Amino acid sequence: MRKKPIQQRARVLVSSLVDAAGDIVVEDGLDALTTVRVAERAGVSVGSLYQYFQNKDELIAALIEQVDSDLIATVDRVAMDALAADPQTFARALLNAAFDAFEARNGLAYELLKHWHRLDIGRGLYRFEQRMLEVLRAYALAHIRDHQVDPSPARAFVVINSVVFTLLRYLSLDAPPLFRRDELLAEMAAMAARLLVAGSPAAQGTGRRKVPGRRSPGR
Amino acid sequence: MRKKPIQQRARVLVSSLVDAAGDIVVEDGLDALTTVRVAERAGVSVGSLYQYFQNKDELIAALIEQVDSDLIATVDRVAMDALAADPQTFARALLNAAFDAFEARNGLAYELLKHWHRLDIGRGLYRFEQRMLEVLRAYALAHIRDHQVDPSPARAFVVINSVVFTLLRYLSLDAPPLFRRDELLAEMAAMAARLLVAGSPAAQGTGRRKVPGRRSPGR
Amino acid sequence: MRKKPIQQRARVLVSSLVDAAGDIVVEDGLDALTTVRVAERAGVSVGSLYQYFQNKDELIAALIEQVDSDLIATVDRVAMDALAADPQTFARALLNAAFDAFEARNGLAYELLKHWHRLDIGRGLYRFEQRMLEVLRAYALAHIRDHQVDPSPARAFVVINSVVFTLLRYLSLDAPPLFRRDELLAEMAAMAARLLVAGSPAAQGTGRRKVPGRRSPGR
Amino acid sequence: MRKKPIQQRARVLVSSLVDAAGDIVVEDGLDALTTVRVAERAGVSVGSLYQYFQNKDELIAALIEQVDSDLIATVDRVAMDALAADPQTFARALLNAAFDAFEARNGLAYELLKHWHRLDIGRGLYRFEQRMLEVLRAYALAHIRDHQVDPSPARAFVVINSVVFTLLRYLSLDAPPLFRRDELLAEMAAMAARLLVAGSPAAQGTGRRKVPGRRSPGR
DNA sequence: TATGAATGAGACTTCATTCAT
DNA sequence: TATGAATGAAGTCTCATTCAT
Repeated sequence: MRKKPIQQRARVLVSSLVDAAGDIVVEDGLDALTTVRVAERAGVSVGSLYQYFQNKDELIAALIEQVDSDLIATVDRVAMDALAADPQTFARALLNAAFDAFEARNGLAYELLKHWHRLDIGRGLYRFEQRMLEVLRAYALAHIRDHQVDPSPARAFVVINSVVFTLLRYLSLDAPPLFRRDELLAEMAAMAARLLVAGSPAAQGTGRRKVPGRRSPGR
Repeated sequence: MRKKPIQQRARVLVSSLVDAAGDIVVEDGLDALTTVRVAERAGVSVGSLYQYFQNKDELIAALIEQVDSDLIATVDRVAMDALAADPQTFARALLNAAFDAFEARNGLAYELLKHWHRLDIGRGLYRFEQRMLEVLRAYALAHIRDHQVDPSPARAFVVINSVVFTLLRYLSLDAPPLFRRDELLAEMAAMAARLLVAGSPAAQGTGRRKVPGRRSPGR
Repeated sequence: MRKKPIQQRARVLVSSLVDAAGDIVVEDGLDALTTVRVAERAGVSVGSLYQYFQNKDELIAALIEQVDSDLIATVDRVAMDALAADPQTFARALLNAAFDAFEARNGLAYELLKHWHRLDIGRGLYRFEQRMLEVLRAYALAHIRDHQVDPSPARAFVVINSVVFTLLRYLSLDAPPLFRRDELLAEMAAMAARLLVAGSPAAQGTGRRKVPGRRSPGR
Repeated sequence: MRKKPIQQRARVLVSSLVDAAGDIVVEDGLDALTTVRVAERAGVSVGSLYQYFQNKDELIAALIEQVDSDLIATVDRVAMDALAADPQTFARALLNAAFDAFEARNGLAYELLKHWHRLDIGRGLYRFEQRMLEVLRAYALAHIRDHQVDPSPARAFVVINSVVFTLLRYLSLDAPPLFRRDELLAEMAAMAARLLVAGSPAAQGTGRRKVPGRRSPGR
């Protein structure tokens, strides 16, 4: 950032620019986000935009940051409340919250997350992932006696990304799918809960390997 | 007598255009794909490109189609081989194949799949998903006695998207993560296998495990 | 023309190319006339088109020539029949014929005439005008005793262009005008007849110049 | 205090763009009008052109509008002055003015009017025609006692289009015709005056003149 | 002769960014 | 500091014409 917006007015300005950007993204998608349009909507000139953001990417980064913080805050709040619950309930609560958060502000988070592969957005997603990881760790810590909860990095990665992207993909569906949102959430909660509870992949599985399949060389 | 070689030539040209497009996508990403550049790389003029593709989107569609077919073919082949294996093994085989397929041709499929939300690419992804669904169904059918394998639409959706996008996300990581590819695959295979085997989320979940969890009435 | 189409086949080819061009003009307008499309429609290759026409303009010229000939033939025929009639009737007959001719072949002549300002089309129009002039002369000659018919070049120019373009403009109207085709023709016939019959502009006029207007310095 | 000069500047720029467009049209015709060329000639970049005009058509529309207004203003002024004159004089004055207006600015109006069939230009022509109609009506109203002046829609249509297009056609002539501009104007004025004065075509025509014409029952 | 794939200049339009005021 | 007009590179697509086969 070119300069820290110390002054009140500057902060207000930055905020309204980011808000304007969010509105535009929600209305017409990220591709419709032009600097001039953002400035216009925020009621300032493009020049002013560049006073506070080095370039367009930085503006987007700020928007991501905002959305990300909302997401994280939501997750934090819900996780805190559900920390004592059993894994299934916990997962369910988190999922519900995530779903709602993605749809909040007319789907702003959703619209942005679709573009996670753009570098600056990716970083935002990364922060969210990290937070989720911490939350899972916290849950594990709280339940260390009840279950052998121990989300390995790999497992956490799987759970988090599976959930996030499946949600994303669900929201992107044009035609309504053959199942309700409830069902989807239930499935995902079950999946998440199982992963949280189960031991390492080697030790578990389905237990029944009657079918003599080619062993994949994996660990 | 004359048509043959002409069609032959056309096919070669179309092919080299699509290949050129693929190369560019791999090298500099989908955004760097310009019609002129594709033509140049294919060693022809833009005009020729438009002789075979109505517009840029159609070219991309052709590329998607190609990649998609490869993906599907790979999955088909592997699934056929592993159909008799137990769920865990089956999942593992499929995942390995998918992973490899995503990384094939320098990550072309990966680079394209990142843009799944663009309409034309989305359709490609959709075809792949449908195929995966069929494969899962086929597996279920083959194992109907061994397990209560019955992937509901919701569950299939979850499994497939979880796997695909988690893989995608993994491939997008800048810094190497704290786990190895093997671990990731193992986790995902475990997840997939469990989902294939388990009953409906309501009937199963944490309940089957005799771990005395504190039942909180949920949030 | 590159070479005189002496051979039968060549003549047929040229003809079908010109016909194809006409069809396209009628269907989608002169702007949609591309050489490739003409060749395709005529069932030959572009190369062949260029065997018989040096360039696109020459093809258009040939089309104009064809249409022009039709126009002239029609006018000739009708004029011959009406040569003995009184001016009003004569004019009426000619006008009706012209109107029909413009609309013939789905308005091909109309569509082309709209573009009279393009050099090669202009020339076509010129030929038609010349012919009309001859027809008027012939009429004058046949009626030299009855009326002081003497279409001066200027007058002929006025009559012919007035009629042609007014017809053209009428055909181009989107919304139906406030009058019927009949009325229009009647007005035009009256106008034409009067011009044919009247003396020189100086000698006639309305005869009543009670209003002391500023005299324009004209003539 | 700041808006004024800015708007001023904008107006100047818009004006120079339109002027540049006019110059180009006059020099090389409407087909040579490219956005880049207009911008260059106006001494700005293409981007600036698009700051003031949504697209090329809008620029052309502005040009038409300008030319059209000039045309209308000229006609208005002249008509006002000649309103009291007899029809012949009135027509003559109007025609002279129209002729001059078409030739003004190196024939800009002429060059544009040639393309009347293009939608956006057609609208311009329509406005001019409407104005001419109003002028004729006004003349009729002022002379209602002297003559049975009453231009029916059909007749007005004929007069106006005859005059406009004949003028246009005259201006398009490559080779000098066999008559002088004066003669042409005289003929047209006579024609126009007669149409304004005469009764309905049925009631008049050749019948009023005592020339013993052979009455043929028409074709 | 006939074919038709290939050419490539050139048209329109967009938008992140700058800089004189 | 704020303004917003100006920039201009770059992207997509068209089509008359050529020329190797």
